[in-house]
Amino acid sequence: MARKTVSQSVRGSTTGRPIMVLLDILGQRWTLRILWELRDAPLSFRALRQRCDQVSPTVLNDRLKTLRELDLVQREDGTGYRLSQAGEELESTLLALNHWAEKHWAGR
Amino acid sequence: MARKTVSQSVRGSTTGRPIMVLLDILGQRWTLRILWELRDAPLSFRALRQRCDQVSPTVLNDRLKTLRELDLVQREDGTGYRLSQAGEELESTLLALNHWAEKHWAGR
DNA sequence: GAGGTGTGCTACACATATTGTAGCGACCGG
DNA sequence: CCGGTCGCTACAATATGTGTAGCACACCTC
Repeated sequence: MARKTVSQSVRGSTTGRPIMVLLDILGQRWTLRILWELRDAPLSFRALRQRCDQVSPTVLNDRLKTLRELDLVQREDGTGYRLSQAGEELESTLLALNHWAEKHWAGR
Repeated sequence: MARKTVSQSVRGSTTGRPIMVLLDILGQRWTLRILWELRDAPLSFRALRQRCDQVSPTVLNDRLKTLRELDLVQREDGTGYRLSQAGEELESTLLALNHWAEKHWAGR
């Protein structure tokens, strides 16, 4: 398996530039969506799955594994998965994305 | 083909919420990267391809088609592909993403 | 007007990633 | 011990992406 720490290769992009790694990870299906769904409350594996159009558990687990390795998401016994501190910072840019989408695609 | 206007289905997510469509589009491989590479200058098809680790022209063309349909990217004869006004607004959130990545993953 | 260069883009066989369903083992309450 | 939940794995089917070759067009220069 690839995709562990930032300095390692992720799907082939080995430039070492953090942004490249990030773009590569976020460019995997469901990754952005997962972060989005965790935006305001921790969710259990199954709840998270439900919110993400019943994404297959295979992929969900894979993504969560990656996100945990990158320290964006944590698992707490009892509550389930939640954003880490770093994850919450990233989240704010997703909120900006949402803002943009709502504004720009209001009519369509 | 799916993936045309915001109100239409994109890879199955038919909630109609703009953010969902956006997350789904950006969650396709290379889409984010393409936007990123266009950040400060227009690029020709081939130049863009070169910057994106020689992504296959099939995919590049597909992404550009989508991005043009969504009015994020435009093609100008002579200069090549460039961000639209809307694209540039979106870009600013990518810059924030970059900032976050540099800050958070400085050491790794 | 033949050859060279550049462009955007398509075709297609091959590889990888994702999906959908089934189900396991661990836990908990009754 | 039974019926519910939980996180998660296995695996075959399908969708998506890759890599190479090459086409049609335009603009040069000779």
